[in-house]
Amino acid sequence: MKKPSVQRQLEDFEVLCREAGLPVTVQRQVVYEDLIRRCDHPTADQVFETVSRQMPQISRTTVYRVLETLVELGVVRRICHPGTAVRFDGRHEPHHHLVCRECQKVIDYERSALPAVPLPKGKPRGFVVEDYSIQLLGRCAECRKKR
Amino acid sequence: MKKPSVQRQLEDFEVLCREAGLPVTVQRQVVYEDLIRRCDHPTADQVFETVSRQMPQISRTTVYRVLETLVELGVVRRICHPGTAVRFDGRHEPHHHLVCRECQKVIDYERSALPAVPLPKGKPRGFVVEDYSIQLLGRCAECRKKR
DNA sequence: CTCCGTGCAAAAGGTTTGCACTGGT
DNA sequence: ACCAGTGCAAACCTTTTGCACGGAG
Repeated sequence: MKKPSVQRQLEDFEVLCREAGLPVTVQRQVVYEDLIRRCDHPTADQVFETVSRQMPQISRTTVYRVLETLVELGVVRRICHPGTAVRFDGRHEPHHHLVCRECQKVIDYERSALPAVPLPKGKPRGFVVEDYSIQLLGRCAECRKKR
Repeated sequence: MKKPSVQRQLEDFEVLCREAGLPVTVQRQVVYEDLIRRCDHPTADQVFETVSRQMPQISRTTVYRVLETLVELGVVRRICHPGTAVRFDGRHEPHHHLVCRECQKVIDYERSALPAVPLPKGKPRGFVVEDYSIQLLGRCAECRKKR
């Protein structure tokens, strides 16, 4: 359950890129590092904002493209969020999400805190199911206070 | 488990609106009916497209606004979808989703097909959890054929 | 009769694309 | 040296907003 160090993750990432035949660019490293360091679920624009502090010449377009690459590599998840902008999650090990119905906030929830769900065996509707993630819908402390 | 008829759902909807003090407009009825009739998970624009066939003068803006109202009323769900546009689901009873990792298609999956997950008792991270929904991640038949 | 909902047009927000240049291998 | 990745600007798609009009209660 212990989290690999950022250093370690960056090294693994480099290896992964090489295996996939992808050039290891500074931009990819910087975006990936930002994403694994933060524990919120940022939009591409939020990543751009923090990353461009370290690297002012990076373009928004590149951040979008790098995020897409990271998702394809499987080191980052595109997460489902009720809001209008797509969000990304630097944790690639599966985990669940607490979603507030009012403010739409999303917080990670340890997978180990819920019993495992057995994956469907056959191919329901032609789908081969490989993994799952639970959304727990409710209300967060702040929103409950407001009423 | 049997599904109420469209007629019945429309009547219930009318009652619900009146109880909530909301005028029952043709637009609201038409959008709602479209959503409960279709079994995909359309974007606002897709709803607009079909609805504007029956009602050519309806505006895209109205469709967006009506969908929002329906979500607030609780008769429609805003669903989480990895794509860029928000999607809506005319089924309000909880159910799970099969999500294709490649084409991002979303298909309903009966809740009864998986064992129930016990909701967390306390208030994890301040959240009061009221419900849950499982995303089953995998690959659909078409995408598997392609490789 | 009074408002709230609607339609239109325009703005805002988020994402993608075309093209020339730069940097990793 | 080659080619994929990057930066920029513009296009594009989705959603929101301001305002005047019209229909439901």
